[in-house]
Parts: sequence; C-alpha cells; structure tokens
Amino acid sequence: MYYIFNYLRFMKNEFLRNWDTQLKKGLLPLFVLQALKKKECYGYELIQELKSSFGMEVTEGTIYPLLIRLMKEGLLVHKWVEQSSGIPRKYYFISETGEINFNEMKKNIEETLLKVN
Amino acid sequence: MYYIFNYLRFMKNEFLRNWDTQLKKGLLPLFVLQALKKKECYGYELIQELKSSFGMEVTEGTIYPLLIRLMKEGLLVHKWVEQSSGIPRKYYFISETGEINFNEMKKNIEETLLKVN
DNA sequence: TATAATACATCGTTATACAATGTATTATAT
DNA sequence: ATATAATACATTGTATAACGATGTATTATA
Repeated sequence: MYYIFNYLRFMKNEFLRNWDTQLKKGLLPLFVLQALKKKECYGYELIQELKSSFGMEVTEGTIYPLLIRLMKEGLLVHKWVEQSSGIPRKYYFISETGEINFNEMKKNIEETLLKVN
Repeated sequence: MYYIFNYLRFMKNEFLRNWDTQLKKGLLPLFVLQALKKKECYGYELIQELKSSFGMEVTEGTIYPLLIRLMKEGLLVHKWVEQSSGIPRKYYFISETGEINFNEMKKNIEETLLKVN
C-alpha cells in the first residue's frame, strides 16, 4: 500500500510527462552550458551533475547527441583525458562563443519568465 | 548602413533561433493556458494575444493543432459563437483539469528557473 | 562468475513547431 | 469595379531533439 502512495505521489499524467520532455528541449542546452561554465565535465559525469544540480534526469541517448551538437555549433570544445585505468574520458569546456550564447539565452529566458504569473 | 546595424541588432544566429523554437515547445502550452485563464479567446485572437502579452510569435499551423491537443487532453473546452457577419468563432475556455495542470506546470517551471544563474 | 557501474556511442520512434497550402468571408486600397 | 489584405477556420509535410533500446569495453562488487 505504501508503494502505491509513493507511486502516485511522484506520478504525472500523460500530458505533464510529455510537457516535461518538450520543456527539456529548451532548458537542457542552457543547463548544460551553465554546468560546464562552473566546471568542465565528461559526458557521463554531466548526466549526474544535471541530476544533482538541476533535478534534471537525462539519458545518454540525450546527452551525447546534444554535446556533439554543441561542439558543431562551436559552443563547446573537448579534450580526451587518458585514465590510469579504465576508459578515457572526453572532457567538455565552454568556449567564448558558448559564453556569449549562454548570456543571450539567459537574458531571453529571464525576460520570458517574467511574463508567467 | 543604418539598416544593416538594425538588422544585426535583432538578428540571432542559427543556434539561438533554433533554441528559441525548442524553448517555445515547452512554454507555449503554459502561455496558452495562462492567456485563456485571463480571458477566453478564439484561435485567431489567441495568436495576437500571445504576441502582445508574451512577445511570442506563433503561426496558425502551431496554434490550431495545439488547441486541438489541449482539447483532447481535457484541459480546454470550446464553444462555437455565430457572428452577425463573417465566419463563426470557436472560443476556447480553460477547464478545471486545465487549471490543475496549469498550476502544476507553473510550480514546476518556477522551481526549475530558480536554478538558472 | 554473474551483475552492476562506469564510459563511450548510435539508431529508430515520437512529439511538436512551422512553413506552405487550402477554403471562405469581409474590409480596404487602387 | 477589382485586386489585396485581414479575418477565421484547418491540414499536411518537414525538421528538430528527447528518449528507449542497443552496442562495445573496462572495472568493481556481490
């Protein structure tokens, strides 16, 4: 019975789940840039960072294509870093173009959100 | 020369234009509900309302499918209103389900946006 | 010795904004 | 008078991007 309550508590209806996904399309690039501005990350690490810092749950099928896209657009740069053991890590950094775009995005979203009430 | 400056001033790069579109996918249902909460509208009117109240430019190919979707989900109801002249207008109203979902969405986005800085 | 966690990546599906197009009526400008 | 714009509805095809599923490889844990 406890489980059912717990399930219902966190369950969203079809509409809200879908809305969350669509909203993410807009907010995700912003949060990725913000996270990388604070601290360079590799992809797998970024997934955890987005969860802990922004409560945003993202899968690998989302994050890797996004990082590749942001690279292509020139907002990020990367550097492979060999590990003493295990798979090498691909670290991402925000570029100057990335910073400029981030500021523009932030300004944009702040203006927009003033209109919600 | 003046025109060029003016053009550049308002021009966004490919990435930002695209981002705006994606962000809209998330914010649009929220703004539509908010607009209809304030005042019932017909589709064509809503397009103008979104522009003037939220600075959000939306085409008919966006708004009509969206309204149909929100109807299907039970967030809106509609009523045809004959005009003394011209095409009848399809007025949309927010339902109780719509109000509940709107509040949930608002709460969600406010929490999320606190994390941008 | 199997399973989970770490770390990279790709592919097919799905949702949704948008341009283009269509129909019909009324107002306005030439 | 007549073309054009504005009003008002709607649909269709295309593009973008999140997500689930799947794949490879390494290391840690049960």
